[in-house]
Amino acid sequence: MILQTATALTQPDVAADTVGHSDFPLSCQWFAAHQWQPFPFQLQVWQAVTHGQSGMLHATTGAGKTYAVWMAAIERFALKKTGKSDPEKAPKSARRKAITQPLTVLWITPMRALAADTERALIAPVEALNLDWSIGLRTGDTNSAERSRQSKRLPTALITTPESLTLLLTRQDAAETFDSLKMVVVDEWHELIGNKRGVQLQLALARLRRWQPQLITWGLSATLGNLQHAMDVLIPNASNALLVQGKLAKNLIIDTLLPPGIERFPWAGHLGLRMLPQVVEEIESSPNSLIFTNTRSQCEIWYQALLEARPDWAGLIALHHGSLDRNVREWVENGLKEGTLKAVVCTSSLDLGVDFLPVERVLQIGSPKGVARLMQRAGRSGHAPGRASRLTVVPTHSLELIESVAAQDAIAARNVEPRESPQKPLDVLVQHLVTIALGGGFSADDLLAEVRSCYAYRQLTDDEWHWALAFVRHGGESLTAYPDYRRAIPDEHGVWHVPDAHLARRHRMSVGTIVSDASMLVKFWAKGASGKSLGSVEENFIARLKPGDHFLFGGRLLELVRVHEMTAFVRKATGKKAAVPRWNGGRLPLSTELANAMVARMDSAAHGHFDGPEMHMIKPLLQVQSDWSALPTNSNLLAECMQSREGWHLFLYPYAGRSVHLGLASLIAWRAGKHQPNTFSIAVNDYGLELLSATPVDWETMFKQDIFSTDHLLIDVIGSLNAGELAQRRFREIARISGLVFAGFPGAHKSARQVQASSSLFFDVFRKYDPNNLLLSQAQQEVLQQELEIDRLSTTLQHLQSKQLQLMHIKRPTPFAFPLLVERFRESSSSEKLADRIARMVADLEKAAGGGAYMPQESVTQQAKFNMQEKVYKKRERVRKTGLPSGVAHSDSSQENTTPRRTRIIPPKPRHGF
DNA sequence: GACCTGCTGCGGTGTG
Repeated sequence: MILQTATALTQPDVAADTVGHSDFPLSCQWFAAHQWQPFPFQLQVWQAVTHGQSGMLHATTGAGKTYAVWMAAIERFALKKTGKSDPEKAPKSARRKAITQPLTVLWITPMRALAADTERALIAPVEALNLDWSIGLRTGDTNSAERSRQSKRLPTALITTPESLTLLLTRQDAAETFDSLKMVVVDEWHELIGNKRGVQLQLALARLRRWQPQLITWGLSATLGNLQHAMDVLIPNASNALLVQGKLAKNLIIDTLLPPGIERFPWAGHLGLRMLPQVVEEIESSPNSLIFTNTRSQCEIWYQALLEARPDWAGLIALHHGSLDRNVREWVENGLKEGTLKAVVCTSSLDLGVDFLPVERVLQIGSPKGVARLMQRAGRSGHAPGRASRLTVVPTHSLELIESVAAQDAIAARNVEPRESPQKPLDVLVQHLVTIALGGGFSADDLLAEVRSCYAYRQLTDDEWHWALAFVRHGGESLTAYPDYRRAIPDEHGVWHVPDAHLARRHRMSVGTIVSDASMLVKFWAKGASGKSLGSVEENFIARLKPGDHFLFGGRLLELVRVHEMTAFVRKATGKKAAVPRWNGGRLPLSTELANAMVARMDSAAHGHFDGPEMHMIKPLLQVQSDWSALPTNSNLLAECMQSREGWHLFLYPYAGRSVHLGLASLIAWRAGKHQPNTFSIAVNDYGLELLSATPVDWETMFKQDIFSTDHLLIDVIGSLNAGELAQRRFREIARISGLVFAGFPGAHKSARQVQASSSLFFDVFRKYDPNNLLLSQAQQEVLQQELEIDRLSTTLQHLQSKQLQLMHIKRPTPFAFPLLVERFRESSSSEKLADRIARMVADLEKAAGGGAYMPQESVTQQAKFNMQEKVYKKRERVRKTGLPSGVAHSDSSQENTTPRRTRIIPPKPRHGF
C-alpha cells in the first residue's frame, strides 16, 4: 500500500485541520508545543506504529523522519504501557537514568556520528515528558564504563550500528538480551541496502525476528529510486507493511556556475581550477558553504587553491575527507555546527551525518555522476522543513555543462538511481554462522530457515548451505589440517558452537564487512618523539618520497622526516611546491539515469533545441561536433573513424559509464579480433570509448555482424578481460569477511600488504586444491556484477543493437573524441612525445576552428610527466618484489580495487572453423 | 623541482 501525502504544513491551523487537534496523542502535543506542527506523513506513521504495523518512510532530508517514528514509538510503548508521564518530578537525564524499562526500541544508523546526533534528538522528548525510559548509545566509541553497564542491562532505547548489533549477537546470552525488544528502526536504509553491510543487517534482523516474531520494523530512507524493493528487503512479508512517502514541497534548486566563455574552456580535465575566481566569488557572497569534490586529492588541491586566492580566509575555511584523522574531522564538523567556518571543501565524507547543520550554500565541483548523490548533497543546504535546498554545479570541462542540465532534468522527473540488495554473498553468511555459533549456538535446520527468510538469501540452495557449514567446520577441502579454521562445531545434540576462546576473540575482532586499503599513518614528529596524528595516506605514495621531500596533506605543507612501523613522521614545511597524495579509491561510473538524461539533451540539441543557459552556452561546441561529425541522438549510435600516425581509431559513444565502456571495448576488440587478427589499445571515459589498432578495421561490416550480440556474453567478457586477475583482487575482501585472513590486533599495524599476500596465497591454494570453493566463484561474480556491471553491459548491448549506426569518417579528433585521446595519452610511454603531440593537436584544432578558438586541456604535459614517474616507480617496485618466494602471487596494493584504465588486448588467433 | 582521479562506512584485545 502506498500512501502519498500532501504538501508540508507550516501553518498550525492547517495541521490541526488535517489531523484533528483533539485527537492529538500526548507525544504529538509535546511536539506541537516544542517543535513544530506534525506533517500529515508523520501522523500516518504514528497511526501505523500504534497499530503495530511495520513500514518504510521515505522523505527528503530534514523533513522530520526521526521524530515521526520516535513519537510513534513513545506513544505505543512508553505512554500506553507505563502510564502517563509525571510532570511533578524533576526531569533526569535519560542517558544516566536507572533502567526501569527493558530494551524496547533498537535504532540503527550507518554512522557513529549520526548515532550520537540521534541520541541527542531522542533524549529531548523523553526528558521533557519525563518518561521512565533510558536512552543509550552503543558503537565502537562507547567507553568501557558504559559498556559494562550495558552488559548487565541494555537501555530502553539503544542506538547502534549494524556492526555493533552483530557484536551484541555474539553474546552467549543474546536471546535473553533481546527478549523484550519490540521495535527496530533502521535510519538511512538507502545507504545500507545495496551493500554487504546491509546484508549483515538483514541477517541480524532475521535473528531478532526469530526471538520476536511481532517485531515492528521501520526503515527511513531518502533519495532512492526503488522504494518497494527497499521495503521488501527490510521487511519480510512486506505486503502488510506501509510505505509512506512524505511529499514535502521542498524546493530543490540545481544550477550551474557558468564559465566566462566557452571558447577557452577545456574539453577535458577534471580539476576545474579554471573556475577558481567564480567559486571564490560564490563563497564570498554566502555566510557559509560546502564545496564537494569527487576525490580526496582534488579536495586538497582546491583547499590550497582557495587559500592562495584568499589568504585572509586562513582559519575560516577547512577541508574534510576520509583520510584525515578523526580529531581533525570532528574539529571541522564542530566548526560547521557552530557556524565558525565560512567554507569546507569535502568529499562524500560530508554527504551524511551532518544533520542540523546551518549550511547556506552547496557547490559541486565536477561531475555529480549520479542523480541521488546530487540530491543528497543539495539536501545539505536549507536543512529544515520548508526551506529550499540549493546546489550549484561547477563544471570542470565543457561537456559537464550538459551533465549539469541533465541532472536537473532527471531530478525534475524524479529519475533517481535504484539500489538493489546483493545476492547471497557467502562470505557474509560464513561470518554470520560463526557469530550465531558464538551467540548461544544454532541448530542447522532452524538457522537455514532463518537465513532464507532474508531477502539476500531467499534463493540459497541446500548445496550452498552445506558448503557454508563445512567451511566454518573445517575451512573447506583444503584447510582441514588447520585448527584455526575449525571455527564452529556441532555438539552431540546438533547445536553448533565455537570450540575455542581464542577463535571467539578473533571473530569478535573481525566482525564487519568493510575492508580498508593499505595505508600509512601520518604523524607529526616533534622533539624526537611522535606527536599529533593527521590521518593516513597510501603506503605507496610515501614510499615514493624520501626524507626531506615535501607533500600536501590535510591542508598543510609537510616535510617527511622518517618512516617507521607503518607511520610516516612529518614536520611542518615552508615553501610553495609539494606533491599531493593520490589515494586509490573506488571509481564512480556515471549512472544510467544521468547518462540517459544527457543523451536526451544531446538528442534535442541535434534537433535544434538549446534550452537553458547551459545548453545555450555549449551550443558553439556542439556545433563544432556536428560540423566535423555528428551528434548522438536517441535513435542513432554515433561512431567515428579516424586515421592518425598512431594507427586507426574508432570512437564510440554509448554513454553507459566507464565500467561498461571498459567491458564493451574489450568485448568489441575480442570479437573483432576473431574475424581479423589485430592488436588494440583501449581508452574509456564515462561518455564513450576508443579502440586504436595498428591496421585498419572494416567497422562498417563488423557492426553488421554479431559484434553487439549478447550471446556468450559471459564467456567473451571473461575471455577478453583478464577476469582472473580482477577476481584475485576482489578475493582480498572476501577472505577478510569470511574470516580466512585475520587483519591482526588493533594498533599492531600489520601491513595491509601482508593481508593482501596471504589472501593471494589462499586464492592460489583454493584454485589448485579446492577449485569448487564457492568463495572463488563469489569473487568472480562480484567482479562481473560490480566492477564490470555485466547486467548494465548486457542492456547496453541490446540498446546498441536497436540503434541505427551512424559511422562518420573524421579528419581530426572531435570535441567528443579529444578527451578519449587524452585519456589514453595519460599513460603514454614517452612524455616528450606526448608534449609534442598535444601541442600539435591543439594547434591543429585551433587552426581548424578558425584561429585560437579552442584550448582543449590544461597542463596535460606536466600530468603525463608525473604519470611517467609513477610508472617508473611502480616498475621498480615490481622488480623489487620479485624477490618474493615463488607461489606467493603478489598484487601491487596500488592496483587493488581498480580496473585497468587501459588494456592492451591481443585477441586469440582464429581457430579452425572460424 | 617536479604535480595531480577516482568516495564512503565499522569494529576489536590484553588483566593485577
